[in-house]
Amino acid sequence: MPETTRRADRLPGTRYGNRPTMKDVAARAGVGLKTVSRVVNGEPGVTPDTERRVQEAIEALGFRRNDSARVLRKGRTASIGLVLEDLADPFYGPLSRAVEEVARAHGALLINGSSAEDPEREQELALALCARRVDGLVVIPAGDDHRYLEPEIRAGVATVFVDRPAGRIDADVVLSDNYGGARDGVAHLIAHGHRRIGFIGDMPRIHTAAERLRGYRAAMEDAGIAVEERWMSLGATDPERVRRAAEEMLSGPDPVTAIFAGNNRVTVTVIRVLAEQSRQVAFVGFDDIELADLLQPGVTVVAQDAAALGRTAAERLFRQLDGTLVAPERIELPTRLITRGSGELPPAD
Amino acid sequence: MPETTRRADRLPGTRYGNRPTMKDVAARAGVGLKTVSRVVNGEPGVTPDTERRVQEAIEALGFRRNDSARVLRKGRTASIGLVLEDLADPFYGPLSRAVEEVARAHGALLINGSSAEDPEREQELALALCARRVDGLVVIPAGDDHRYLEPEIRAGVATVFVDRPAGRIDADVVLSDNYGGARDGVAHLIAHGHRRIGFIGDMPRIHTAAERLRGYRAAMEDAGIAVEERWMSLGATDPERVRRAAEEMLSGPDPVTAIFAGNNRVTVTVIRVLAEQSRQVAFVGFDDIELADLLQPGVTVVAQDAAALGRTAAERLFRQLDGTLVAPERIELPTRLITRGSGELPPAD
DNA sequence: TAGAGCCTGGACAACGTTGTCAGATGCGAG
DNA sequence: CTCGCATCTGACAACGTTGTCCAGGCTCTA
Repeated sequence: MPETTRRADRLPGTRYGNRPTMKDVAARAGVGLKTVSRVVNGEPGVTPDTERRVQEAIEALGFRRNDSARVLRKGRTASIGLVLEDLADPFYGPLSRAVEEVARAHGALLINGSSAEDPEREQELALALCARRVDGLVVIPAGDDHRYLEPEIRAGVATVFVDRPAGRIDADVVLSDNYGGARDGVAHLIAHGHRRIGFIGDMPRIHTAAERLRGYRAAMEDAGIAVEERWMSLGATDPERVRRAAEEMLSGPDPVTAIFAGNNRVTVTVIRVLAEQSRQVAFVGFDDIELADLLQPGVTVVAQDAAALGRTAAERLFRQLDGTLVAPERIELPTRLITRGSGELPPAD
Repeated sequence: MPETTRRADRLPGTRYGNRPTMKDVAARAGVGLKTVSRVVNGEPGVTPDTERRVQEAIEALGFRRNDSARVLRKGRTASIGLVLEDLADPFYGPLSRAVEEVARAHGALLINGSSAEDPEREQELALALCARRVDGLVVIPAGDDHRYLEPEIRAGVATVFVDRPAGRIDADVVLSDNYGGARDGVAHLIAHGHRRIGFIGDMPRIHTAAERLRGYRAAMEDAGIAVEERWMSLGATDPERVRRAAEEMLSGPDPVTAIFAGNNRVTVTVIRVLAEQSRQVAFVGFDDIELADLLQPGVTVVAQDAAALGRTAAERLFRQLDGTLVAPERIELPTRLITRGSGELPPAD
């Protein structure tokens, strides 16, 4: 029986069961501790015969190296943390996956958690990851003050913010061109003759939402259109409120003839509302959505490349770790207007 | 300057930068090491004055506890691993999120990775997670032999398989009723008058795919319909092959009048193909997809509850850890047929 | 055949934390 | 004034691994 068996008696809370350690393997193989370490890590300087004996002992005992101890000794964990808003959001799936692939290419594991758009939870998560001594952190900010990460960054935790900028801290940031994308999308509607255009977006305290709103305003201003309050709805992404907002701007005298949606969640609800309308209303949404091409009419969108965001951020993170990188930078990825029909409808008034 | 500063010189590979340790905090606060530990962990028996001094030192140095060391000492990592097939697949997003929420409720972090449907990669990932000493493992199997996990399970790693059963090993499994769901879906088409019904699914070595195929065959047999080879396509989920398969069964003499799709990815491609057809073809798909209700016609699906799968699995995992659970069990969650139009079209021949 | 040098193996300390235990301090009671 | 007790504090070992360093045995050459 492995020597560590006794531990279970002393620490009932332990959960390793009775894991054999290198010491146990060494004892069984009749070699020294360090020799086992060498075999496990494929280090040179072990005769084939010794190696075989060690391997047999490993098999027999079902030994697996304890990486916690290894990490403690080596200082690197070969893992990176990802704090995002909601794993279940289809926008973040490809982003996570891209981060994961880059991590994998660098031999690192990915630990991730959702902030649920709660700044406190974001902080809690990020710091928990730091306590685990992740080598780096990719953060999709929920809050707008990230000074709490300063000691961590100083201590060597590579950090990259994605999708939204860091607050009150100088750090690498990878963003989509939210302002430009929204402006282009709205300008597209204007180019098709619309003047009363509604905007439904998220809370302006969210950077992406604010930027897209700014793009909307800019496009309107460029066209010399004075925006009316009732054309804008900010802060609602839950279906009920979006629905109410859309229905309001579509009713009354001088209803909007087109709507611009600030993100994918707003888009799906607005499309539902529009499908119920008797007259046709033009539509452009920020973020692409699946099957957008199959709807009648096809949904015109301003698409951002979520995977590219994740990939770029993760690559930058590993370059920070390599020491290749010096000063923090702000990288902006372009968006792409995909016309499919809904954005090309003429005003129906 | 913290005493550990020297480390950087000795181990250039280290990545902690120069993290202060409890020892450094203790030195600065003029107290003992253990007292710092007590303060950090909120243990009783520290005078307010001492606590304040320690807190100040912690602030000043930017100290954060090293959980790697803590884990080594305590035996529990308060983290669980999730091995899934593809984080970017919209089906797995809600599942991951549900697992994460349960983990969070138990104070655990989630480490996850994608197997990309590669059994070797699944094993590599699962074992890497075990080496990190995760307390438990939720696995969506890619392979069909999980004996490699036996030593881990014996060593106390709580393990639950989701979406697909474990292979050659006795373990907890949480599944959807793939057989029943597919049978119901196909029976629904038969009830609407169809007899020549196509089936497009994934490789039968994937359990869910095999079960759904079995459900298809059962429904056909129940109706006394002899299935023809050319009505079935197995092993293709990439758009090109699905497209070819669908077009083939829709051409020639006696084409199918309805198609049953084995999963969400097949569904989106088949819907595209059907949209191009001149005549109407009935359709039912396994897995719900976003906006399915807005297409013309609405897409009838057999929906499974991905979040419930994840939640159930994770809860079971933590009950294993509590010791509440004894024998492995196989839990099957029901599916739900959602009629939206496409599955109720009559045969067009 | 002796000496130099190489190859293999092992003893030991250290990584940063927590559990154990014993020492120090202060207070009240006899 | 002293003893006992409770409260607070700190020294020390241990968790399982890896880096350092040295010992012993071997081979090869002079």
